[in-house]
Amino acid sequence: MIAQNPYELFRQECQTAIAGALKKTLPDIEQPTISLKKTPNIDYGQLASSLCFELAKKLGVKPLALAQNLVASVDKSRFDLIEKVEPAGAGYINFYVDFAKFSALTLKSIRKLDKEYGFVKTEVPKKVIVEHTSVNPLHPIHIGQARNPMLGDALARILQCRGHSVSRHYYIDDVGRQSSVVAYGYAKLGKPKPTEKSDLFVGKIYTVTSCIVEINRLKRLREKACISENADDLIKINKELDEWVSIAAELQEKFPVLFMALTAKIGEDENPEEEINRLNRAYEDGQPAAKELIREVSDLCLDGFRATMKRVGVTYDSWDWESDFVWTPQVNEVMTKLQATPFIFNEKGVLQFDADKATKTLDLKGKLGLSANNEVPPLTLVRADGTTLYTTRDIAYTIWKFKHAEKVINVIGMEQSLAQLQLKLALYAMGYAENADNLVHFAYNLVTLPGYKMSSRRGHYITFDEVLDEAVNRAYQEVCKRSPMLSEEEKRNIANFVGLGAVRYALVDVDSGKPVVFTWERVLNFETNSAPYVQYTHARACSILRKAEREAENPDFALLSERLEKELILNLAGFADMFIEATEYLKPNMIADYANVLADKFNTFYNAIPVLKADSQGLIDARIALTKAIQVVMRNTLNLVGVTAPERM
RNA sequence: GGGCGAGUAGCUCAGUACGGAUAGAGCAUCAGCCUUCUAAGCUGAGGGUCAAGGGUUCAAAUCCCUUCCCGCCCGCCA
Repeated sequence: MIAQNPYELFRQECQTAIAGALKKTLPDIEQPTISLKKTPNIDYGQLASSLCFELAKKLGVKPLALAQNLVASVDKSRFDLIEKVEPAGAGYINFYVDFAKFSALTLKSIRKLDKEYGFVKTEVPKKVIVEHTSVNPLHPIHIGQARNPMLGDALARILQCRGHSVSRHYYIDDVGRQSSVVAYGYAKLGKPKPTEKSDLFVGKIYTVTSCIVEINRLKRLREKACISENADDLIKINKELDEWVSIAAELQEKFPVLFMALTAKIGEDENPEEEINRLNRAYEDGQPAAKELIREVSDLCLDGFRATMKRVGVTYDSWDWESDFVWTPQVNEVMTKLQATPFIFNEKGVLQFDADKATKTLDLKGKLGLSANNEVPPLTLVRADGTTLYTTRDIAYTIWKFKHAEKVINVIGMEQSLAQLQLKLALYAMGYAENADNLVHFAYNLVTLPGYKMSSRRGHYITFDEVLDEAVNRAYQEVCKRSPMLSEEEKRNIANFVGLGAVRYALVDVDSGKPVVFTWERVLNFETNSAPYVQYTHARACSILRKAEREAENPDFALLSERLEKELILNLAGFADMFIEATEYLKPNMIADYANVLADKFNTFYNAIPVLKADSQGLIDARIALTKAIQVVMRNTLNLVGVTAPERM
């Protein structure tokens, strides 16, 4: 017999056993739902029910007495995996698994299913779009943004293993002033060829251009304020100007040549800000010259992103340009449809979506879990000049996504929770209730640096590439220290997957709702509870299997009687439970936790119990089979979060 | 002011959706283990009023209410 989820088989037997016992001893009562939980401790058996506590109260008897009665009427012989059933504590019913059979079932299943073990397929496979990363193509991806692709990619991987058809989408936000700013600077420089990694190159142009233009704008404002003798405005403007001037000084020192060149070129324009606005409008209008220019800069930046993401094993199936939704009638269609609803109002000539009215009219508060006094603020849809806003365009994009998928998961920071809620409400308002139901905002908390405020505008950021480089460097130091005998090539190779793995793991390891404070010590941790720790453990298991020089030919699984061995079997058998839960509740951090626990248990086992020098051939083979199973499951787990499982390190 | 998210050991975090048996790890500190399958490892010690208070329950870190504290959002930005 082979099972994707051995624990589930045992659970079903226990459930049937209790149901039967209830029917026999208490034929008159309605069958309660029987929940079985994993026990806190192997001594309490492997599954336990606390149903006697609830039932005893209704029946007016003692829980323990009830448990004893139920246990007495279980006919064990009808079940395969149940070794014994016992009443325990104040009224628990504890089920003990027959380890000889359960170990055989679990280890044979893992051996047989190998790369597929534990990936229980969903009964309702769907087409799913996971939109993630979607960093604006203005500057390199920085560490504050890098948690997004790590989470998004892990989600895509687990959903795919669950049997969904997953498509990874990158939404390119190329509509908006910022893109015009960088394109303006790029054009002023005469569209130079990048002399370094292209996103880094674009990022410098963006920061410097934006700074020069901003100073120019503020100076004009100041003139106006002087003329109108508005003292309050003047103070404010001067303060802002001071700040930008200090940024300019920094940038001038960091990139003197670029700064000089851009200052000179931009100086030729009477009003750079107006030039940028003109470019922006031209782009939204789809004028060929503007299209060519902005797409060119954006593509340069995206090339850099692709290279960065490839390093960590993240790829995308679709690159969706926001501008495409503006150039085609899609955004206009959204506006037409929304205007036909009773939720649009006009304030000072600007169209707004009354999100709160929509929730009330369509009775959505309960459904969406909004508290009664949660008044959802209105959403402005278009500017006075008729151009659209980000969320309006996002509505069109979302509708498009649902033409290609039944479920859409947006991996977007929690600071955009309100906008994502308004977007969802707009879908309901437009009659796309089913789509709205299947739209998920996967919100995650920010990555921050202690004592360092990252700012794209100031050019203050640590790029993801820098973090990866540093991770690989530190890993290399570590490899040299620990394994000086290896060849240079091997050292480099190991350093690479260790460093990259450490970063990926560190960014998915923490619950997505909690903030991650970025420190090198945290991200480049090579000890317990890190990718390197799990990788090392995997390599250790591989090493045993190599030295064994044989398959587990005649294993006697009944001999796996050590407590640690049983715990390991239980962990392996419960892999599918964990996987299903992580996927259904979108909790990729559970995967990392599981890997760490399994590695922990194996290392304890490794130190305490010999595999190849065990007492009998039957036991040796059983332990080889156990080691093999651990290696397979650990590898499957690491792959779920995109971390390499090495055979040596 | 309103909304959302968080508060668990000195530090970083599991556990909370679905209430169950003595609240778990790692880091740091201290004491040990490499002629034995990879020491990126293992063993042991100390460290907790689960933010505070109240409530529901046979049972609360977990559910409900109140308060405190921190972060984010409430733009004709994205």
